[in-house]
Amino acid sequence: MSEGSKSLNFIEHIVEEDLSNGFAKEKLRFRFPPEPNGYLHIGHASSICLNFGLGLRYKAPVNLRFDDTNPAKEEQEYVDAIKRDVEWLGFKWDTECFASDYFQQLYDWAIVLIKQGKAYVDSQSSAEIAAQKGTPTEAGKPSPFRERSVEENLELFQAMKEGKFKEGEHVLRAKIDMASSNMLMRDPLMYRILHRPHHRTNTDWCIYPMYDWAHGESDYVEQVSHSFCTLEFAMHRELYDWFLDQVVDENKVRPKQREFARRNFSHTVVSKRKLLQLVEQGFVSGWDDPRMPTISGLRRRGYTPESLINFANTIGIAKRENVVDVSLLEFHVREHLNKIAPRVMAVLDPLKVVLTNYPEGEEEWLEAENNPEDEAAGSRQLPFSRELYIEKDDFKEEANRKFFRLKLGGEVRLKNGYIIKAESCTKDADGNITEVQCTYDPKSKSGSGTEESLRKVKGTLHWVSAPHAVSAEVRLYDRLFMDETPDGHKDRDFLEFINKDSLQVINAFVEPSLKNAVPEDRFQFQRTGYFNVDKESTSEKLIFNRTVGLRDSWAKIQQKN
RNA sequence: UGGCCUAUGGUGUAAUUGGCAACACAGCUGGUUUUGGUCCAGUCGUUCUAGGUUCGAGUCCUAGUAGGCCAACCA
Repeated sequence: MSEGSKSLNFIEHIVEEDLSNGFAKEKLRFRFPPEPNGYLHIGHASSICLNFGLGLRYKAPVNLRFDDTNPAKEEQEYVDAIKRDVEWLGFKWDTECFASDYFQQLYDWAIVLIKQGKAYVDSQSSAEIAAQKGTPTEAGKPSPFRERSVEENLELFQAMKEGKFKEGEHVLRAKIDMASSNMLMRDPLMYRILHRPHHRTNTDWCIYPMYDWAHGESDYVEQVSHSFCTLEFAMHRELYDWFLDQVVDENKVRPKQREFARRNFSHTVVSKRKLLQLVEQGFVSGWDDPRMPTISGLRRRGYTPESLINFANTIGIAKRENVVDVSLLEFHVREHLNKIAPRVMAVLDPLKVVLTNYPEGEEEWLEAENNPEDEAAGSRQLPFSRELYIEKDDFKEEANRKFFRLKLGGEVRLKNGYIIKAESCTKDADGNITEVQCTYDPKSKSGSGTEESLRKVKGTLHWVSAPHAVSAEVRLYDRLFMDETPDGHKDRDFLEFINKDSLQVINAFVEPSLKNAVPEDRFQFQRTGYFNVDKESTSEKLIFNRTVGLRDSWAKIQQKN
């Protein structure tokens, strides 16, 4: 999170303006207000970085507030997952809050509104209320219960709270303006009856406040100075302010709501409803499936908190429609992983190589640098022997000059090892190459300093010594959706665009140093990509997830032909 | 057909608030390299349109156009 000379986004401009208009810096307070009805996704990461970033920038507290006013959808599991994700990103909240902490305060204020004639109990069905709401171009009609006496309202509301009615029998409504051009101001609901246990208040309440009534007042109770939410709440601002007007004390901070555009990402969906659908219908293994755009999915995939934060800061925040290209996210993981991931060798699609002039039964240990980008990472020993594995793609019987890899009669360098020359190959009955016979140049050992070792050979291949190789499961992921905007088609369901081949499980050979890798360890498999150890991995059965491939200019060259 | 919001390269954001349109990604071209990775250099724009104000407009004004949002006892 850099401060200072960096240009400001429009949200920061708003805060700066308030400050220069005399708002006390010490009174700045922000909040991140998730509803615990699902897991946090990459879009939330943006909002988290915005709010907590503001906290860091101005050294102001940031609350983590759970907007838990709907017991029908919310669960403790989600509260725990959200906390874990925010912590993993590295942010520290000032206070853990729950809208449900304010149920009593909200109830007391509702009584005040009733007494002032600004709220009333409506005893119609939701369908009747909806019918009276009017349309954007015509005014609504007042409810027949709109003019109930204060006494009757008080009595009914009390009875609602005491559980004397069934769900849907009555609601509490604010009395505002049935003719407002803003539909939300046409006597919005403040409370509904819900006979459901709440994850925190259990059965203490059977009436629950609606979002609009709870949110602004919660901000006010917590003395949040700036309440940032997404654009679809822009119309709610008038109501947010109206509710605040009813309770605000001039000596206290009056929260200010402002809206920004939510981030959309190419080739995925970020709607909790749709993500839940992917989980429930089994398109993925769970909320933390590495293909999910959830924070927990990205974590399991091998993304780092730093890369997510850098990504969020790079895409910034604004008010216009947007679709952020996933390649930008991939750039940021690569950028970070390039610095921190130890390089190792793993062969994903093995082809056997026999060094015919290397003594049978002999082995030697070669020194290998752990990370050319980080000297402090040190080096390790790698076993070398007569039989090796290389990638199938790295050998061709014949190829043109652009192919820098191994071909019959051609030479390549084995990374950290020797220069070898392909002499012949054997094939099975179907013509598939099953083995390549090579000779090696014993004087060409990497790092030996000999004239032969200094020879320039165009290609360098990664490899694994066959007798020392450790087998491992490798999970290769591709985008979950084939379409750039799967939920951007009015007449087609986003599930139609699911990529059936988004997960490919293969068996690979990895170098023996990987035997001790534990879940969440990250590596660069040289020349192939970044991988991390899956949570299901054990010492008996290693499992790696591909976080992201390396940039592959060879693939581009091939595509052109 | 009412109200609110938005419009800057292929993508996402900037522009000292009226003063040479910038940064990153992606793409393309080269160079370096014991990872076809990294790194380095170069390249890619009529600021939605039309008028207006001004010495000067991405920024201000007017009119249009396009897109998004708003009528859940969801948040």
